[in-house]
Amino acid sequence: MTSIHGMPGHLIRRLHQISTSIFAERMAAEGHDVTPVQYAALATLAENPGIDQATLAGLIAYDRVTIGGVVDRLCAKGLIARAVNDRDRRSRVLALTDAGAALAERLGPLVAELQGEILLGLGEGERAELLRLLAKAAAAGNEFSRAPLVLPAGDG
Amino acid sequence: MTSIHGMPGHLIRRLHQISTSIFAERMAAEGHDVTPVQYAALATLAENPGIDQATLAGLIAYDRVTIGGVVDRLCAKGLIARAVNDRDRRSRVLALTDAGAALAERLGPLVAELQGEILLGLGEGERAELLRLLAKAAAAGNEFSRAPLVLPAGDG
DNA sequence: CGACAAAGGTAAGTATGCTTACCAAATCCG
DNA sequence: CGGATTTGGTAAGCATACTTACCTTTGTCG
Repeated sequence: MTSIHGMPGHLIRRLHQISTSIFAERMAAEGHDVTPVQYAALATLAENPGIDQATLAGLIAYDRVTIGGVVDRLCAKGLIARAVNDRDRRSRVLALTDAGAALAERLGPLVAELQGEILLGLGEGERAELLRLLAKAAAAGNEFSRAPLVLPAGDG
Repeated sequence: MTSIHGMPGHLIRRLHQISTSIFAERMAAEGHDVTPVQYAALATLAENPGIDQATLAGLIAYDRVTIGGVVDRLCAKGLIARAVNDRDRRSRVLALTDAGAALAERLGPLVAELQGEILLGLGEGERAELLRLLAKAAAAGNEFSRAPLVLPAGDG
């Protein structure tokens, strides 16, 4: 295991690279200009309208700063609206615009379908087992991440 | 599977995030300022001195442009040397400096050890199975990546 | 009430990781 | 030999994905 190519970190990075490549290619093929994190934000806002940026960051496991930039770009595209929270003037309440909601709905099936292409090399059972192990490892390592997944109280 | 949290792409990204966080933290704890791709480049050059940037990119599965920036920074740190290839004046021959070789040797055991922390949540058998599945999926998806792994002729 | 700590957001900076576009050099092939 | 193509590298630009630092607002507690 001296070589890089057998190390978990390297293999995970490569699969991540393949995953994002497939995502980008399929999106472009369908004429959409949406990145993985942008879709994650749209889908999360569709299910949780009215949350603020910090909550969104926790729900999709990104840090606050990164999500700020993502939200900037989604606002610029007219897909989400950002407004100061009246009850806590520090925070910004987010919600999908009509265009954002329509796009999220159209992208849903496409994203779900494209997920299958990421693991094309595996058999049905292998795919399920990999998903189980990924979920277990990600859950166990969550606290080691600089941007851990944070579910709202009473949601876990 | 409507939710993002069960999708392969999302789980892979999260594990990648955990992996890089652990790498950065351990490196910082030991007083080193080296990123994962920088270590990959150092280790690859230790085993393949004299290759050019495109070959290095292929060996660690990055695109040419990204590796150009990584090489820039490693040169600036005095860890690798870059020289025009006399037999092909387009290419730049890379090699570790003494400092680079010493650092690569010191980092080797540290990186190997830190890999184990990425999958702490899994049992011994699960870890091996995950590695097998990751390698299989990465190999199968290699051609879908924008920066596929490319081994030198006669090396594969 | 008032100092203090905690939390939401942004600013500036760095490193990946890609895109397209371009230049220079090597190779291919008629 | 000579034009066309390919290849190695860089330039400019964009989007993550983080760091530290800072400002504002909120909550806490004496």
